Amino acid sequence: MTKEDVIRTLEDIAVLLELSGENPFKSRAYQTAARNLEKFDLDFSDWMSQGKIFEIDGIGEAIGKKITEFWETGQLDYYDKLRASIPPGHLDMLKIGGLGPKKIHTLYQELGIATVGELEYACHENRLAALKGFGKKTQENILAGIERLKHYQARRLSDEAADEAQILLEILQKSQDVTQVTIAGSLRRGNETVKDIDLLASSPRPEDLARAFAGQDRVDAVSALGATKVSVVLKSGINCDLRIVSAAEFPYALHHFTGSREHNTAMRSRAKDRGLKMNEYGLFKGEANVVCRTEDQIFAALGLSFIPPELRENMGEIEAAEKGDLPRLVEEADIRGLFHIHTNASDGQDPLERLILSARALGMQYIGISDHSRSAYYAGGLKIEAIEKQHTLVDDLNKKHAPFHVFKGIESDILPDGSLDYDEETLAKFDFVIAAIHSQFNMSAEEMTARIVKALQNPFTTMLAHPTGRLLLSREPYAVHIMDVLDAAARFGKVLELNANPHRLDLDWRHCIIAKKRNVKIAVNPDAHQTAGLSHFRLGIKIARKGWLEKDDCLNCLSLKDMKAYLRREA
DNA sequence: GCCGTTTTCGGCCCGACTGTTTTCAGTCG
Repeated sequence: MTKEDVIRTLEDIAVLLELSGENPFKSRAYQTAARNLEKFDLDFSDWMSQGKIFEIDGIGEAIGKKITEFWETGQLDYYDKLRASIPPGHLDMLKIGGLGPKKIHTLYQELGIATVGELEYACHENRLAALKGFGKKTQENILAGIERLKHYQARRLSDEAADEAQILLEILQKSQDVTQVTIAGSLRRGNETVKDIDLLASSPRPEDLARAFAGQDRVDAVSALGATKVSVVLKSGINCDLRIVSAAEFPYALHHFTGSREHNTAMRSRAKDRGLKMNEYGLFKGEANVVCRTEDQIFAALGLSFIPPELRENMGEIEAAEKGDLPRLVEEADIRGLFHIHTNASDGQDPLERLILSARALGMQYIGISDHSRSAYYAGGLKIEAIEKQHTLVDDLNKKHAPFHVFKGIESDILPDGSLDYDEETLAKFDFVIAAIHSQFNMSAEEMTARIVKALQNPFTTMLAHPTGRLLLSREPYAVHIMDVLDAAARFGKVLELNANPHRLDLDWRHCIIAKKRNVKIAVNPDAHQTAGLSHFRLGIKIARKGWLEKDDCLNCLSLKDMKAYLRREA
């Protein structure tokens, strides 16, 4: 039982409550409790054993008791009964656009519909059109929604959506009807995956712009078309919203449509506390608008310093902005070198020298190469002779390309027993060692945690690769007590990787926040397998910023001179 | 279901769009 198990259960309950037709604020209370637990970074089991669960914000008597029962017995009667009372298919039905808890409830009451399949059948039988509050159009939309669900169920990786968003942005920038346009929403906040693309434009002719946007080539279907909002499905399958406001409204709308919803809710509460009302069109004192020309001025009007978009998740950024305690977030330009790079000696595509030239072109002072270790047969892991050969090559190229420097490293498998993949004599030849889990994912959380902690304790380990092993949208993280891993990294002075591959983005930014509080250094690593992969570090920087990291928190912001000293200290 | 020096009850963020309605409920972000 971990804190994450509790959070998941609370979130489940919140969704089930929505479906059950309960008071919506009850559902929100569970969501709030889950969110506050997410933010909670002290030893959770400690607090549970001391009965201090009720001291956490948003957790009152009812939820506190439920958490205690769940924690102590691994079961929660209320949850089980609630789950049993809701057809499991209703959870899937919630994913159909235009269908929410109320309509699902009605469909169940009136037609006994419990699954998406039954719903689809009922639509074809024309049975929805006759229901009160429904109609022919609703039925058609639900059918279309089911089709979309089948085709485009998955969220998108942010880099994929970002490419598409950039194209749309450039198209809009050329339009005569556009004065200002920008990317908003979760893309602007730098989230790891996104549900849709949010664009915001100001225009003197909103109707013309809306129609033109809905009619362009890249659009597959239009799901809403008004004077301030156009929703479309792009041919790439990504949903996209364009919001259109006046030039004066633009800063307020930019803040509003950047979100997150949780951040906005907290901001509006704050405005309300100060006798103001906040929406996408302005900040109002009574009828009068408090004029703001930039987002900066909106924050200032609420007594806050500017909050970078990446931090807007209601994870403490508003409190920090009030006290002037916001971090100075790391920037791309702060990065001096890149670790975790594969060459063609194992499963990379490019020879070392080409990687050196590319890294130099990116403005780097050094790279750290790390091919796979010998146990990774599938990836051409290096035998001991291959390591010697590679080190000779590195020495030669370091002379040729000085002062640019290549550090000799290895991505060593962490074997099931927690040991590294070579003997000490071999490990001692590297400047750094990245320890990584690549096998035996199915251990219990306790075993996996012990395995990783042992690897971190190893004096030859410099950093831990992709700490949870997740693949976004396709593979769940392996079971591991991440807090214990963070504690071990802190205790042994080891670095955690923020793997910047768009499919990984692991360490998760939520855990970066906690790592920072533990003084654990993070390496933003591209995990590049070809020269093009080097630039993935930029995506990693967005996630690092989302995780509140500053220049000093990121290992690879060290200059070459400092990095040499750091790695000598390690050895 | 949570919360509180305005409150222990009555709030809980706010507005656009759609489709169903003759003034509004549901959904979404």
